[in-house]
Amino acid sequence: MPARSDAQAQEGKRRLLLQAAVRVFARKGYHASRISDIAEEAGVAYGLLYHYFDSKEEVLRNVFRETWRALIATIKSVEEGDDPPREQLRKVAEILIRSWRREPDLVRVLVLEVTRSGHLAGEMDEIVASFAAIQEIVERGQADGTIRVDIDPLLASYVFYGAIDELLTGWVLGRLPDSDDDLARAERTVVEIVAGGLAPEHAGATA
Amino acid sequence: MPARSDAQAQEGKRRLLLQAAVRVFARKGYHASRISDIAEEAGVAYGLLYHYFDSKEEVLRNVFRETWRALIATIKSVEEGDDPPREQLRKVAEILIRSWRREPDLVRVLVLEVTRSGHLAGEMDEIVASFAAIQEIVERGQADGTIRVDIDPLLASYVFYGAIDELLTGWVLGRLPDSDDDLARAERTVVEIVAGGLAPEHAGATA
Amino acid sequence: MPARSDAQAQEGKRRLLLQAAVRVFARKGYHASRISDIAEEAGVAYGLLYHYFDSKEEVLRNVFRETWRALIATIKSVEEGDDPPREQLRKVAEILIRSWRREPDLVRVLVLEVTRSGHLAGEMDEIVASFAAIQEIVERGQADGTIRVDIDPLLASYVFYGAIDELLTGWVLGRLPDSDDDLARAERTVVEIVAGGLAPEHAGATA
Amino acid sequence: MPARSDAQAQEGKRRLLLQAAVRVFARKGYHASRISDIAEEAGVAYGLLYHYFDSKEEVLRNVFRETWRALIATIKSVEEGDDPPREQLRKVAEILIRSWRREPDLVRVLVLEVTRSGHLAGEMDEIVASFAAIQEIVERGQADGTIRVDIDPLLASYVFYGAIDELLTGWVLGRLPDSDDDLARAERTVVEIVAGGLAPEHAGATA
DNA sequence: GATGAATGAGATTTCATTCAT
DNA sequence: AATGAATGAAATCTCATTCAT
Repeated sequence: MPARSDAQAQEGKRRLLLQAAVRVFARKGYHASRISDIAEEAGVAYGLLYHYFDSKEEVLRNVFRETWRALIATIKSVEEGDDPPREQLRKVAEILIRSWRREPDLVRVLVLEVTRSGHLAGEMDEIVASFAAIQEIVERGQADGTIRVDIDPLLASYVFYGAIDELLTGWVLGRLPDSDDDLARAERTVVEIVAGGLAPEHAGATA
Repeated sequence: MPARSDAQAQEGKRRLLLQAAVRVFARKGYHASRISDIAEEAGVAYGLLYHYFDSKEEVLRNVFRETWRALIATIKSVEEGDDPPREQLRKVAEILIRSWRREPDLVRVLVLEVTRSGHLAGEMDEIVASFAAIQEIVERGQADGTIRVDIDPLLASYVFYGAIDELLTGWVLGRLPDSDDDLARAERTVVEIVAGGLAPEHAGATA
Repeated sequence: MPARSDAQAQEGKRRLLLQAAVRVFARKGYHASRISDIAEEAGVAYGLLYHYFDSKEEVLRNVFRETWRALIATIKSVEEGDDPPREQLRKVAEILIRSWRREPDLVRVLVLEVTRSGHLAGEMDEIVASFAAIQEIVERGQADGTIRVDIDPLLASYVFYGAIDELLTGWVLGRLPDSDDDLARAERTVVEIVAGGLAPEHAGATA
Repeated sequence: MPARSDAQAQEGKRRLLLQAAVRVFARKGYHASRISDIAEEAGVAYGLLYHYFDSKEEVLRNVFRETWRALIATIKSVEEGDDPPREQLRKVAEILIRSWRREPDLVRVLVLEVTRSGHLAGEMDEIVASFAAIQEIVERGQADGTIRVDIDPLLASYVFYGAIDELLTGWVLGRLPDSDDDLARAERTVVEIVAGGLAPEHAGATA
């Protein structure tokens, strides 16, 4: 009876439940998901869920916290790297889009239930932070002359993030094809369009 | 007592309920809204709702049908007009953004409950149609040389619509300032970026 | 379809539920009683209970309010009458003891669930009021010389009420015989003892 | 590690749990108290409780048995002593009222959860026995002429015990002041009234 | 002895929907 | 058309109890 396995098994159950919750939320949506669905998916009695989480909402909150934060951290590290802004934007797009490939259920939940819905009102800060990173990339680009200065960086971050979010939603809802090629092309496209539109040579209209 | 007024009164109650539903859905979300909330908001007994609609979902469906379609029609008419593609995109952005100004509750419901959630799965066609209009604008631009041809028009429509959708969500959730100026600037920004990025002169890096 | 019967039928259902609740609480105790037991006893669906009461506790609260208050009012009217104190005490004992004969279930609930338990913490005032009436009878007796003045009227009211309450409990729990004769004898006994002990002629030992 | 200390430690845990249970039951009432509350109060894991007791009810039963019996024994010894009846009643009142001073939590549980509620239906005999002792004091008084013979001794015991019980309840529920003086006065009062009312000189009314 | 993860019966409560009036 | 009493499926959550370690 190795001590390590005990702690691990315990933590394992928590993880197990969280992962089961992601799958169930992805499949049926948060509201339509019952606690018993999650427990059944995890193969445990539903009472156990209440050992680890206080409520259904707490489950969603934990899914969000323990995954979104990792995502934000990754994006943040890109923003703090030395790449030129356009390459940074590309990497951010890559991270978000690849996360769909790796963990489609998770992305589905994050996109449909957390980011957009009001279910996790208190968690807004975290979400805002992800825009902030993009915003800073834009600001840096404006500082070094690679991004036109007549664009509000905050709005630019919304445009960029919204474009990717819509693509994710398209895949999530099965409206867009999602082969590896499709993902790669989408990544290129969104960067081409947004980074292109942000490029300075090209101060089309007003401000 | 003219017969017309009867029919009108009848239709009036229906409208009344639909408008009340929009306000309630906007305030609490579709799932958290109770039939009785809607009836109370409309000032009628809740049983009456079942004279006009078969179910709660049917209420949402009707909200969607009777508003979204009008929006799609407007967008469609832009697409069928003679403006150059960039101007068409601007008009589409203007329509969507101004709709938020005019009927924020309605937009909130459409954005948060209909477009993103699976509540109205059957209505997908309508939603897809709104992308189709943008897609066709892009295709026409590619045909007449004002839009670069190395971009998939479908993906482009997602990028454009997603950008606007994200802005709408920002306003809906109170994350973005929404004065008239803010809206105007946002409209310009999204068009600048997306239309700019779609312009052919700067076929950036990849392909 | 007489309008009166409508309102009556409605109010009737409320009463029906309240009476059913009294029977069920009396039979199984408040905690062990399920909402469905009450509904079943009343012959209605349990959901209906929630049309009339917000919660199980609210049912108990209403049972209490609508019956205890009547009791207090009766006691109060005795206290405000012209009888000499001893006769007033006898009448109070009579009222409380006869209520057991008339509505044993109700008394059981009031004695076991409301008066002693903390279930209806907020309703304490009402209970205190019933002591106040007895206390005032004692004070009046002290003023007119029929009750010894070296007794704290508040404590006296506890002794008197406690004696009766214990008898009620004895009947409620089936520990005491409760024929008409038993009740009459108990009434005489409690008045003899307490009123006797309160009489001035025999200022026993202490002070 | 002496064997004795082991057994003692074991017994100590049992006591610890019982005492914790008394505090918790007193604070929240039997029904609202959770096994985990008791364990937490005792500072042990809740599973341990099941080493010592078969169930939650068994805990209450043991609290009752191991304390109430001591109380009864004390009362019984008073009854078997040589004091005159009135002094015996005084001593009984003293024992019961002082127990409140010494162990208010315990008295609260005994008064509210055991004596009145049906939780420990099987333990009724014990409770009845406590009345029996008082009853016998009264009967002895009737035999030696110090207590009037037209009073049913059983009913008299209810009156006496009920008076004290009500006072205890008053203190338990915080409705009565409970300084040392208050307790002493209450003790005198209940004895004055009941013993006074039981005294023979004074064959007030009927029979 | 001690722990606390795991179980699941069971209770309350909500609310969409039906339907008699 | 209009009302709201009545229904009951369904969902969340609690917590006593078991049991492997």
